[in-house]
Amino acid sequence: MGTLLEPENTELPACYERPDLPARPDPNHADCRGVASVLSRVGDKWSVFVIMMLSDGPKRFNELKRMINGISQRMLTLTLRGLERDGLVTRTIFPTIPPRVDYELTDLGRGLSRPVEALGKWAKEHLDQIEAARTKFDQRNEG
Amino acid sequence: MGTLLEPENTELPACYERPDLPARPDPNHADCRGVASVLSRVGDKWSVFVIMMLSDGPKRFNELKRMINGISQRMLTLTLRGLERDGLVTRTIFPTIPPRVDYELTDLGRGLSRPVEALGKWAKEHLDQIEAARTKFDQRNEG
DNA sequence: CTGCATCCCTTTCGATACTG
DNA sequence: CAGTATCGAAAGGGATGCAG
Repeated sequence: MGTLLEPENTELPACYERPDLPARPDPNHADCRGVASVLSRVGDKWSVFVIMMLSDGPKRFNELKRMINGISQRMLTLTLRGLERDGLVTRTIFPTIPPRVDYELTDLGRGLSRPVEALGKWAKEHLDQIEAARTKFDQRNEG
Repeated sequence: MGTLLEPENTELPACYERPDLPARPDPNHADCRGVASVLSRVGDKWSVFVIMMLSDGPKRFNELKRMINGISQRMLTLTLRGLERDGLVTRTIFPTIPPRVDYELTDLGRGLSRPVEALGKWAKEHLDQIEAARTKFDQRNEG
């Protein structure tokens, strides 16, 4: 049906899901299978922002669009569908005119928002160091 | 020079970095500038895996490659360069024959690894729920 | 207002072959 | 072993127009 909502490969690179592979005996090898599945969603920038935006309560479609400066309608739709599919967000339609649709984190989504916010916090606190490192690196490798 | 190591746009979508925009007065609006910059790195699956792999000590190039099943040589190189650029990883060359290169987390990188591991932990613990939600969603929307 | 479909350009990434 | 260079396929993502 909708090509928009079914990009054939919402999934991971083939290598990620390999139930045929045994969990690596190497203790240094973090078990990618599974972790990867969730990280691929968190790995999506827009998803992370939406989760952060929703962490303090339900929001409407255009409300989210305005809050996440720069996201296109298309990407917001795709992102929300992905989150809904993963059970992280609920979609509630109010059959009013004009229509109104609220998005809200599920319990699962709220749980995820905690480590995500921790990440965001770390990001804010260390942004300066990272930007300094980038500048330095770029200078040395090109001057 | 190297097209491999300098993909013109390692950066964020234009919308992300807008120092010209004031921090949104809307209290619901998380400050994207800055957070985005780090999340775009964490948002990269491979980066996350490399960080996790390195969290228990230095590793060699091919060692990492084997541990992260499925990553191509090219992507591992790009990922490591990106992490090095951000000051999260150090690269140490041993001028032996054959050559040996060790990658190790910096203090900054080790700091980041904590929230990243928290995310990984959450992922493992809730993978079942997410997969269940996906199955359910797919059934309802196509059955 | 919310959202789907299409066009189309850009970026990403894997495969492959080659070097110090 | 640890890269680098190049190429082609695929995915990402914006703009626009239409619909309930």
